[in-house]
Amino acid sequence: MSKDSRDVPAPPWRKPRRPAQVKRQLNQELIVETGLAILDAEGFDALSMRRVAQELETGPASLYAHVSGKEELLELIYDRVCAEIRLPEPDPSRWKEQLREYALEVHRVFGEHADVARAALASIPTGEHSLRTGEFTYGLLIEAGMSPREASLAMDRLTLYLVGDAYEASVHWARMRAAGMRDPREYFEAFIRQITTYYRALPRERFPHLYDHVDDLTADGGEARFEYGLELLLDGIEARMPRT
Amino acid sequence: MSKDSRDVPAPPWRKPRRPAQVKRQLNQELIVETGLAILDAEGFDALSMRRVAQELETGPASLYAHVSGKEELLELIYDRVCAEIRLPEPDPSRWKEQLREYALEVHRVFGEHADVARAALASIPTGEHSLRTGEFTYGLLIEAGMSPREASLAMDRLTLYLVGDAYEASVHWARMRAAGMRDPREYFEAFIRQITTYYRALPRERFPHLYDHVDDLTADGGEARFEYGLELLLDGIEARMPRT
DNA sequence: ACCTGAACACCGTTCAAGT
DNA sequence: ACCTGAACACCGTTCAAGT
Repeated sequence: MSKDSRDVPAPPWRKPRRPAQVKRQLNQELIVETGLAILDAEGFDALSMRRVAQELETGPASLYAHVSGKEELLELIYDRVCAEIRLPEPDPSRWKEQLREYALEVHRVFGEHADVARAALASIPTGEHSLRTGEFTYGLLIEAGMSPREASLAMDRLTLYLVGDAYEASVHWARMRAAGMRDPREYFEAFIRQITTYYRALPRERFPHLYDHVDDLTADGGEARFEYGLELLLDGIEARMPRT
Repeated sequence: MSKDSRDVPAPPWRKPRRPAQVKRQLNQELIVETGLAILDAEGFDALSMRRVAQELETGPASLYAHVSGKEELLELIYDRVCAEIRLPEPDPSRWKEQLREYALEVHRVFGEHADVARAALASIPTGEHSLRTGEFTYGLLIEAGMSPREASLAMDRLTLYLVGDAYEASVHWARMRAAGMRDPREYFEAFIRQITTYYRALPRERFPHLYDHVDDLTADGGEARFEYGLELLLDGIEARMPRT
């Protein structure tokens, strides 16, 4: 056989190629990154093993050398997203502000990867980056004076809230996509119109409060709802924090 | 043709049959009931249009005369479960106790239909019975003195909490089923052992609090977690209730 | 060790055809 | 109006075979 073509320099007019590997070199990180890209661009329902394989120009069976199955892929994607969560230097004397900042930061990151919450609730995450966020919140609560036992409960409920809210938001994103819309404001307005029409058609004698206050029911959007619930939780935790 | 065999009485030794209808008469209620039965017995992942059709001894296409698709079926099943939620006569002077009772009642009903929360979060329920629960909580908050605008937020977050918690529980049920276990206690113990082993294997210098308090992290089960979060929310709402 | 094609046992939904 | 069989375009995972 003649020498490998990689040994001769490419002529300068030839378009640069990726390193000459006929078959794509797969690895776990590449698979996770591809999965996340599909999740972000087309949503949870579009993410399938076959779709990931297609994107990597291979068959679905090839993925199973690097990932045990779809469930593990979802966990890995979730953890990959958790890596984007920025954490401040813990300062227990400011635990409440820091917990609020943390929650808003998680909210922001989950907002940029709308459907990742569905991956989170579909499994029980134990990856390195989600542990990092756990250590942060748990340490903050304990150093602020809460007992480890109670801090476990508080952390657990706060996490559930963050994921649950993000999940709900992702359902709306999916519906928007399904309706062929692109602008969230447009979708949101259409949604409010629908709800309003529906509630106004209700028998007033059976649902007086809902009927009378449709406008209040739809007045606040996702952001305000998120922040209201967050403050409910933070206040509740504060009331339970020793010697504040 | 001879007279239909239904006109001659069956001999007493023949096993009784269902009324002789060669083809099953389908209707929406029957489909919903069948779907719920599958959901309860085998979980969310087992619930498919084809499976429901099979149970009713027909083809999947037959369902589409009574139900627009899987999404509507899930909504109908969710609403059917909401019908089981018992509501007390509203007494705004006892709003906090009644809201707590309500939350525990929802928790109980969702516990009996473990996977229904997944049907709820997968759509936006607007059925008659879920409206009934909405009217109850909303009316209670308003009559207790909260502004309609803020009551909307409080109701929304409480509902999210109830559904989110139930969803999380259903993930554990699914994992238990997948592991071939039947006894929740057995599963719970195995799960705790797993978590404990995993956390103990962590580098202590990076995750000191998680490492040191594994036992506290796993000390409380689903019920205690649910109630702790519920009290956090109720206390937060109470703090915002005018002239308590 | 890693990758592959083919196969298995499933999905939700549509549609033309029947009654 | 309701029901049906067949088809379409998908799933996740396994397995024997290749390199």
